[in-house]
Amino acid sequence: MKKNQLPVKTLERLILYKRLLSEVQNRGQQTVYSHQIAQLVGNSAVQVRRDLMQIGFSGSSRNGYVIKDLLQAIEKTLNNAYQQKMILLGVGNLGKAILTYFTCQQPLFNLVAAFDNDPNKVNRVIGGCRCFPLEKLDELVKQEQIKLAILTVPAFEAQNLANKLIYLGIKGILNFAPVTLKVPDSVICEQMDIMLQLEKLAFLTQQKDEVNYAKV
Amino acid sequence: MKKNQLPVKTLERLILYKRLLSEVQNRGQQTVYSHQIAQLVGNSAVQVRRDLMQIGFSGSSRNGYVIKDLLQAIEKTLNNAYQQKMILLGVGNLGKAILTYFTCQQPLFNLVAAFDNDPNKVNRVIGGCRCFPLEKLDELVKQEQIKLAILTVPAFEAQNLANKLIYLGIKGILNFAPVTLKVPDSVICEQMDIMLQLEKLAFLTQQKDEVNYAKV
DNA sequence: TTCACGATGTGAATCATTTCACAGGGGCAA
DNA sequence: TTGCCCCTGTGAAATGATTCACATCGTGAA
Repeated sequence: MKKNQLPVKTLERLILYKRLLSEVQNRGQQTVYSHQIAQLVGNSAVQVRRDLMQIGFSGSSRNGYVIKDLLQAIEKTLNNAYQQKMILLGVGNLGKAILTYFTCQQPLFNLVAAFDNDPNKVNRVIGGCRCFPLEKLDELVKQEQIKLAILTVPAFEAQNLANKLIYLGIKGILNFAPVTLKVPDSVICEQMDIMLQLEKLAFLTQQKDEVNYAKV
Repeated sequence: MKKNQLPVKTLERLILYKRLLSEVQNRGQQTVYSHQIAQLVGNSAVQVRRDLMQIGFSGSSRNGYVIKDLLQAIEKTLNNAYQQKMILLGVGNLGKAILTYFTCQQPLFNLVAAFDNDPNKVNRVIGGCRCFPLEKLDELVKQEQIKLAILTVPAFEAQNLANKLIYLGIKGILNFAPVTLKVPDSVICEQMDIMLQLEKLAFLTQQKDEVNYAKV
């Protein structure tokens, strides 16, 4: 059993570095120092270096890192995972937002189909993506060997639909419904919980304010 | 200086517990065991007990926790932070999705205004929330003493707008744009990075698949 | 050529979070 | 009333993540 699993925190940061390095590269810069990356991404230079250590990438002590090579190294590590096909379920406002975001601004990902059971949406192209009725789900998932799904359905439908997806062989779910989905160990479910984040933020700012009062 | 800061991880889970306990309560249940909460939220019973320990809540050894009291305790800790007024900037698809989500399904939060500079949106009510032109931002933030903002604008506008918000006294930002915002220490910025989460998910499922192959 | 500076790379320490392991307690059955 | 069982609460260990501190290296200036 290999032990070289990438820590999730590092993974997240690598994705950020990648995004950011592309931008910096587009601005014509060739090399970059760890402290520059750190500054742009809001962490420490040591942490950047440690992350790059994780993926076995080395810079030169005088010039820092060659952006082109570094980008390649990160991409190799991430293994172009984002190119996997994915589907979206639930073409409400949020679903639509993600669809248009995908196809208009970020043509990186490979979003192959959307599903909904609203007859007004079915068989139309929304945000550049064809919307199918839910009955087509089985067929399409199997035919296209889909492994990833984005769930933007109402909370009360989420678990049922997730079960169905898992049964059809989906291995990863990005869930926007504010419920904790029960999934087997073989499936990964990431939670995008807007309300939770908002409540957290509200608490943290309030708390910080109190601390500031206390200091006075 | 008090040291009883709630760990962020615990905070997140408390919010989940709260949500979940409300549901359970609505189903008529009166008491609950730590392992039941754990099962519903997908963590361990010890962790649940430790979290409740953090907020100084005690159950009884035979009957577990009284849901009503526990909910009250959590709410007291969270201090009804979610009732703070907030605004939303950028009434695109995503902004609209959040607006409707708020006002239709989750009337908990206090979203007082939306802003956009698109003349088609300005001065209309969208998702139950009045949409103002950006010129009104100053006035409204000051007048209503807004401390929280949701940023659903395009990436290239995000930092500029954030700067403006901070200048106007905003203390917490929930940012959906895929950029790392630079904010001073006095401001908290939470990142909701859909593309990042998706890429992470894609990587993790792929990796897990490889591990499974390796096992065979 | 030599020196000093400003990078990187990394062992070790620190800090944070989770899990283990078990003491303690209360109620139900006998 | 006694004993057992299943719960809670928590010190201590284990694990995970970040930061410190410093060895090392390569380049440019003198």
